[in-house]
Amino acid sequence: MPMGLSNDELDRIDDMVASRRKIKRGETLFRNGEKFTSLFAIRTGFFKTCVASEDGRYQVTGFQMAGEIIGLDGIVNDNHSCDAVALEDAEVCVMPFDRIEELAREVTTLQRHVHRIMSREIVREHGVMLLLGSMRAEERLAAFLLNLVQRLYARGFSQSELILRMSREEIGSFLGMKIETVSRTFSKFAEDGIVEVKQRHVRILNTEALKDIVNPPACD
Amino acid sequence: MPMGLSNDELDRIDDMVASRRKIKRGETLFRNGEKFTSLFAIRTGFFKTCVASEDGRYQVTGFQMAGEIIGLDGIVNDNHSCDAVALEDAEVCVMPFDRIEELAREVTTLQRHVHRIMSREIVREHGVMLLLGSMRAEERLAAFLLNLVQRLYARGFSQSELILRMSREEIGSFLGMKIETVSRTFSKFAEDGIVEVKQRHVRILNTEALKDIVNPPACD
DNA sequence: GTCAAATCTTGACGCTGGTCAAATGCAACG
DNA sequence: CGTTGCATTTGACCAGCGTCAAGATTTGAC
Repeated sequence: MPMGLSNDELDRIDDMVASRRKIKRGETLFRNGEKFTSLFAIRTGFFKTCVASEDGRYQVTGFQMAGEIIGLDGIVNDNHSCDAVALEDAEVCVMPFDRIEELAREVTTLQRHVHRIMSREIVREHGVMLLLGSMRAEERLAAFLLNLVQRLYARGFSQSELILRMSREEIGSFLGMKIETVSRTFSKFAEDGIVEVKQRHVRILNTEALKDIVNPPACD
Repeated sequence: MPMGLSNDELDRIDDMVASRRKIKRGETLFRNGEKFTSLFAIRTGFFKTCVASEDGRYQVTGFQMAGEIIGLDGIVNDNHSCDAVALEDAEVCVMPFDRIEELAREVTTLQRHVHRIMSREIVREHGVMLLLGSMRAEERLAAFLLNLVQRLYARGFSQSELILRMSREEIGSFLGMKIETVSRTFSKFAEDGIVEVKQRHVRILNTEALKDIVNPPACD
């Protein structure tokens, strides 16, 4: 949460959080087409968001963890345009968007905060586009692992060990590759001694090697 | 621009547009790393935005035309994280962001408008992720052409004819394919009688066929 | 515990699209 | 009008990854 707020302002932001909501693993927080009313701040748990097209195409657009905000897609048309599914039991703060807007008109730092959050999401998606548009399978998976572990580290978890909350299928969808390729690439990393993989448990043995896969060291 | 404003409000929004700026073809409006101060509303002309990674990877993240807003990427860190390059001589309105925020605190419809614009960009990028993550070359190019022509149509241009303002290289970067594949795919569409292509001049002969390529008709 | 259903891994094979190379077309300029 | 340089097209070849199929492993129900 943003800093530099008076107590009064903090109280009002507390009020904004109308309620909390628990979501069980596998359940959806919101769905494509549903009326948009609120943003959600993840308190605990892990989500995926995904879009689908009429003809059954399907794309995971992101994985979100504690402290991140979901629901921004709904603002433009007052309807959600993607699904948010809990990948483990989760709890979110429900923040009615009209209350946010109301408060943001009075509390400058909140206004600024909302703009930053939306901009951050735009920039994050630029990064995903770079990944999907220009990387090969190994590079994508390496970038994915580094990104996940870095975000977990920022939350106090290990820098080298993580439990994947998503299936190979979901990783594949996010990274634009088939499940078999995901699995093979994990196996290759394991063979090369870069990671240890036991199902959804991953231990990174050589972070530098992963970085070198994403950003091949200059060879000049 | 948003409707439902009083004259007074309209005047103040006019004031917000501090200035105009002309950009010649090939010049950049802003660059990765530059200080962020303003959003830009395109009055005339055509832009691309692109991100790059340290190791020289490069990805066009979008093409923008009259009426669209660019610069949203800069809000989160007060620095732009992508380049915006004019693909033809262009003119933009420079809208200092602190003025926008100031006004948005007083004019609810403007606040709403800003949120919508950012959300729309997020949703657009979801669509690009779907394209990059789940479509094959023909499908990508078909989707790209349909998207372009639809946006041009909304601006009063032809539904079936367009001039590409970007090179094959730039199309390829945006769609995550190599220039040769872009060229070959255009040639294939032409062979199949779906489009006529003469350099950057494209005439769409069979819109339905393009749509069927993107969304294969159900076969049950 | 056993069994069934998912999920994941691994192998064999083929297609899509990338790579390399050459040819063609187009524009700017002397 | 020819030359130079760049963008685009086309062809030949091949690699990366998708597809299909079989097995292995894990999960959940009973």
